[in-house]
Amino acid sequence: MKTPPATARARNAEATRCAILEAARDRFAHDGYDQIGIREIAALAGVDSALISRYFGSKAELFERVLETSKKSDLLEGGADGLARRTAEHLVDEGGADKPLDDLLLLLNSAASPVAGDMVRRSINQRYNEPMAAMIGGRDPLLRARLFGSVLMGLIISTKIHGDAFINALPRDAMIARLTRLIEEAIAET
Amino acid sequence: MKTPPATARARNAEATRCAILEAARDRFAHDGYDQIGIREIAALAGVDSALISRYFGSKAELFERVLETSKKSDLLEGGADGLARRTAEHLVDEGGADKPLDDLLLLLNSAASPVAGDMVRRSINQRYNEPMAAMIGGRDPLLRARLFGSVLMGLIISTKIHGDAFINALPRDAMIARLTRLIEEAIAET
DNA sequence: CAGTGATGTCAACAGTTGATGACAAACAAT
DNA sequence: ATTGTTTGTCATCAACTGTTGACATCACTG
Repeated sequence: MKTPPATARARNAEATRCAILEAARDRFAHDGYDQIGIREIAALAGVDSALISRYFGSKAELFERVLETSKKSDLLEGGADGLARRTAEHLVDEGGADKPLDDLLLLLNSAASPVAGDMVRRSINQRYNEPMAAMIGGRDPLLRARLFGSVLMGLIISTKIHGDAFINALPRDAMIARLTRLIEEAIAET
Repeated sequence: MKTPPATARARNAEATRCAILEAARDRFAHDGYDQIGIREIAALAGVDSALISRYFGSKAELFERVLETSKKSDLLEGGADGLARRTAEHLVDEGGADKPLDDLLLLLNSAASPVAGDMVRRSINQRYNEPMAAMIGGRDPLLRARLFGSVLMGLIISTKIHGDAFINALPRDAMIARLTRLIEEAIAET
């Protein structure tokens, strides 16, 4: 047999591959595709930068792998019923800190890049809008899913711009109520 | 007298300064601060790239000048009454093309930049949110202005992502009506 | 016309980026 | 132990970035 039962590979290529992938996900999400270099990703992963090209081919392919292996968004779980309220709570609670919805920041921060932009747009459609449309159903589901995404992206950007001054402008409950109404209007069927 | 009445300067420094400024505004707005080089700006302006550093000091200072000299947004004119509808019409009509609200794209496309980001955030507050808050008045005007800005930014990003598939998903009037309601909810006082 | 300052041109700099190939070290198989 | 393959390290490349200084050229003053 080539690999008896479960012996780790030579010097564990799979582990370094994974370390690179995790480091890349973190840096890409926080700083954006163009703003981060493969040397910084390699440093965070504790490996040599040449291994990135070796294991993933190129920086762009690494980014594509990060997109492919990103976990499904929490917002897509739990059905369409409390969606607006759940989203508002998520924004107020996790948005106050500096990591509001990491999986969405990964897309937003790299959307302006000329090389990563197309991948980001495809991912937004395939991994967010289309599943969201299937979840909410009703009339014009794709448009309403995209309106939902629009409002969500706008709110995330605002929390990034204004920080606590935005999310704490009202008491928690009042803020959640307000955002809930806004998001409900985005996905309303009428 | 140094300059008698209206004789053009030697080889017209003011004209080239202006040409650089206009070319920079165009490129920065369409591609973002980090994605464009001073050589491309200079080429579009028809001047040598060294003149940019000479006349504006640095690329960052040039960007700051572009922000300072950008004209006031159309949305800030006309009072708070039809604001939501005017914004919706603007989005549907000018957003279908590939230049949706150039002055806002100038900010959005450079927001992720580590060097231009701070300038962008300051400009968004001083040139959009604060005047908008003064215009709409009522309770929590700054928060409502920021919510308005959030929705607007999100919608602009969506038009950039989905193009006509987004803005033409409904007939013009139905789309305008829908967006109007969404924007009204963002600036609603209740 | 000579001279002086403003204006434009060119080449080069130092730094960074993504990517590559040559080499070294560790493991597996015979 | 000797091969052969995998894994990691290092130096370096070519391209690009923003910036600078030396030089050329023009326009106007005296």
